[in-house]
Amino acid sequence: MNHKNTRIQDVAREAGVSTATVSRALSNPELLSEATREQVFAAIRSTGYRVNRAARNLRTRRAGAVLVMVPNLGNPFFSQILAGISETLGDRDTSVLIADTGDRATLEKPLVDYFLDSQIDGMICLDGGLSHSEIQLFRDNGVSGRVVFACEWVHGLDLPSVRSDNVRGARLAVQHLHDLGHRKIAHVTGPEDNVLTHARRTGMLEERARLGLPAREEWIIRGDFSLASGRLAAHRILEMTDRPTAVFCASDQVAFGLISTLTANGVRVPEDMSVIGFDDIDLSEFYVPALTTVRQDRRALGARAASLLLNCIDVGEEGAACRRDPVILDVELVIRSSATRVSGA
Amino acid sequence: MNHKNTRIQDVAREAGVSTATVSRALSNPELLSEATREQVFAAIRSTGYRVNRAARNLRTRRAGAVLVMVPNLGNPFFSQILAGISETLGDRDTSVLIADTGDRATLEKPLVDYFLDSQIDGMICLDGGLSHSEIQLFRDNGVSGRVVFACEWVHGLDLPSVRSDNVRGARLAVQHLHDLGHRKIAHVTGPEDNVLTHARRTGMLEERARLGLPAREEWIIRGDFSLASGRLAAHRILEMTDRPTAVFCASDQVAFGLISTLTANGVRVPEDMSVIGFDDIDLSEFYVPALTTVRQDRRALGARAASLLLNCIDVGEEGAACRRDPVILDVELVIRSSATRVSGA
DNA sequence: TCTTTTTATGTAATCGATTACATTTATCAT
DNA sequence: ATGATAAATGTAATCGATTACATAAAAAGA
Repeated sequence: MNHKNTRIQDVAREAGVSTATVSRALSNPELLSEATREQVFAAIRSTGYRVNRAARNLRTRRAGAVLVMVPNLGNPFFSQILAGISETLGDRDTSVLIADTGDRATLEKPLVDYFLDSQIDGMICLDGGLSHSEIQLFRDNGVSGRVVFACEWVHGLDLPSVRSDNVRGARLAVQHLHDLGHRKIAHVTGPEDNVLTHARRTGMLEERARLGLPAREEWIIRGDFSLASGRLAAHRILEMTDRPTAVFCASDQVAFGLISTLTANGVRVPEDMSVIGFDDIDLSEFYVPALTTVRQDRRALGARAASLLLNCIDVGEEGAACRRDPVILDVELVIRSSATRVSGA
Repeated sequence: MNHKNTRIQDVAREAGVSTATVSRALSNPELLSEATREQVFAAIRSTGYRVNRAARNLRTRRAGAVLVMVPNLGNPFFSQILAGISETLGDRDTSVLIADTGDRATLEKPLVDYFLDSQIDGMICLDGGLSHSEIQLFRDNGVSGRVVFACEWVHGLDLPSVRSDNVRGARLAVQHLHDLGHRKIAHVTGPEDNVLTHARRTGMLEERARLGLPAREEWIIRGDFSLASGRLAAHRILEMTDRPTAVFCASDQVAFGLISTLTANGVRVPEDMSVIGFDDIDLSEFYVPALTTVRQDRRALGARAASLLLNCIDVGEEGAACRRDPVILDVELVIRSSATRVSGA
């Protein structure tokens, strides 16, 4: 039995109704009488009919897919977010395309082309680093009403977004270090143009100020969320004459890079230096030492973003109805072993 | 300028040719005379025309997408493979759908439905754990000619695949440990029904035998590639009366779980116990200690799988032309710090 | 009983590109 | 010059589902 070529026509004939009726049975079953509805479903079953997506999409002017822009698929941070997204979108049988923005090879053509090529109905962007010209392109082509941001966002851009409470996360981290007796606290930031960098640094600086802790210019070390930047930060710290006793890192990956390099250079974590990360990726629990970090509810982040997007798509071009104020999810400090009571104090 | 509704008709009118000619300019430019071709392209540019994917797909009976089945997106091991895949498929403008097979929520409906719903042209499966009934479904529906496996494969299943030389990888690991003076070598396997588990264990056992090393039943510890199974393995080892001096793990994640737990229990790596992983994910270089491991060329793995699949799709249902013997890529031992010369020997 | 309204179903145009086949034009051998 | 062949382009059917509009049947109202 190969049902490859059953069309809606065949079902209609089998059920003794018109194609319109079959179509309605699928999309608006409540319009049909009990009897015909049953007949149609029986015919669908007996013929093994499946709707042809391309035909439906052509007629309805939908793509049945959304694109998710991920800054770096290799960062396990994103997987759970994607899971949340697929779960929500799967219910509405919309498929999920994934593009890695870090991987320039896959990103030759402007993003807006995906829309123009009617390949996608909308986009979830996990990358706040879109260029201004890119955003202007969205505007010009009237597709900005079908874009939502998750995790990251673009400063000053009035589009729907879902994010964690990054400022509070940073405050929790600093507070915790303070509670452990640390006074000289450093921070490894994300890349300078990133909104998360800004939020986390702000939270860190504010809390440090609030607690009346000392501030040194060199204790704020520029990074970029990567393992490698953690390593660089470690070298910077090793060279300092007035070393901090604790470091709050803008991501878990940075923390790993940092700890790994500190350890290799004889600075033990947490005995000689406490470290806190941000994200709580799966591995953090299994690092040596287990990483104290700020947890984001990644699955929820993805799910919310997806339903927000579906909303925007449904309300259509008008878009005004689409909520624009950011949804902010709470974070949680997960205490493990990489930060401990300050030694020799 | 909103080009939303330019159809091929509009271009044709603008260029003073028929729609057929425009279509040919896109798909078979060499059929047209230099002059008309230029005219058409000019018209395309001036109207901002973009082909409507749904219409093309409907007519050509293609989906323009392939599905990649990933056992666990959270495992950073897969990201580079995906990069390789997208790069290759992007050139043929085919989009990439990703399904996480570990995430049952997204996988309610049988895989074969993706084909039957004409949502995909083919599938790259990174998960060798497909059920027999699933595979039979592929057969029954004539879609098995458009499935290729990468990394993993299904034992006894005659479908194209790309994989690393797992047996050799395991041998290299054991050899290296032997070279470092280790004699009592343990192995943490993957899940029992997995083909990689089998290949790596086989390589390990064969090499251990070849080198005339002692074998104890309990030194082969069952795992499942996960961080958690590494932790379990560590507990098993800690309880042993006759402890191995080195452990070869079936994945880097297992190695991390193992090292983390050993360390937490006072067994230092590599001083008291050497550990080798498999995969060489990004993090391995930054673990503490930096992980000695077997590297797979993940990007190449993905790229080869993708081009193999395109091949299968192009030759069509006949499929016989499609190469069925596995492509096997070489692996490489990356020596870092987690395995060292045996102590007290 | 005869309108009027409601509910259920059918008819046929439509979405936009591709391509088999037909036709025209150019090239070439004789 | 002429018929044969090749190259370039056009005509129109087609892919398969959706839906505006039309119609028929049933229910409600007078």
